[in-house]
Amino acid sequence: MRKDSRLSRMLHVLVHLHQLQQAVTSDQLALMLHTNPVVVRRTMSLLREQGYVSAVKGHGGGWTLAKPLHEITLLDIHRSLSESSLFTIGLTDEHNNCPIEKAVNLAIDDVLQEAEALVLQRFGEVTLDKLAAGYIPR
Amino acid sequence: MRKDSRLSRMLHVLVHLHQLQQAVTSDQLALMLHTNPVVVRRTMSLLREQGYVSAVKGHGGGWTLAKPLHEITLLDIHRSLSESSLFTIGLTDEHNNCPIEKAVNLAIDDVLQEAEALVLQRFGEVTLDKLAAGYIPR
DNA sequence: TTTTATGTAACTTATGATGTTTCTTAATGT
DNA sequence: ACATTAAGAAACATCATAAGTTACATAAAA
Repeated sequence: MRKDSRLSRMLHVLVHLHQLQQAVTSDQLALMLHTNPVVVRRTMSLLREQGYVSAVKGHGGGWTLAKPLHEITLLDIHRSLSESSLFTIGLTDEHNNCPIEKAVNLAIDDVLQEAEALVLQRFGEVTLDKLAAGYIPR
Repeated sequence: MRKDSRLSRMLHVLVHLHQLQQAVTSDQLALMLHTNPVVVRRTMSLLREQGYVSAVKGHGGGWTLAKPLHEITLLDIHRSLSESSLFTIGLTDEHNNCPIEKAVNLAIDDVLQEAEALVLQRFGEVTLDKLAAGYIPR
């Protein structure tokens, strides 16, 4: 399955925006991400809607941070991007009455929910200024 | 992204094979899973290669368990099915020298690896006989 | 008014599980 | 022997979604 690399890309962009301290165009960001400016706008607009970045049109325009990095967590950006599940694993027909199928799905879902809670908690613990300073793994 | 429901489907099948105590054809399993027999063979063959089920051709043939349920864990089946990642989240160009990108990917990967380890550990703790008996969530 | 840059719609591509058709191979029953 | 049953396997279509692309509208500054 194709991976969703938007979180990685957006974090990368946000830290650069902080360091450059000036408006950066979608074309410039696209070069940085090895993609094209429409993909940049499409993804960045989700962060704009949540108030993490601002966009200005016309000469000298582009994207700037709307909040300092220490006020943004990985969880904030993750939530801005995805409504879809974190896992590639899915369950089967939940409208089925087979008790075995229900037990199977319950067991899998139980584990995935615990893992998702862990991911969200860890993402919430990391502010973006920690990435700018050079992230140190646990 | 389309979800991978093979784990859910295969666990369901294995518990039924245990309860039926006789060879079950791919056609019968396909009815049970609301799919078709080719999909069943394709997925079950991965479990056969790992020694969890046996297949017999011809009259009276079909699929049977090759190991008792208490000797099979969710992890065993998960490993038999997937070489691909558990997560829909992916990282960007790892051949890039940008230190910010590296820090971002390290931070995300750190969290995902911890979560994946948790999933694998939990899957390894659950044997399939627990599903047959009616799984009780934590 | 020209240039620059975002905003947006519409369409194509890539990926991998799933679905489907068709044929081959092997084992059993008559 | 021959028909039937069932797995094995190849080839191709479908689906969903991020990503990529093209084209044009809108707004702001030179």
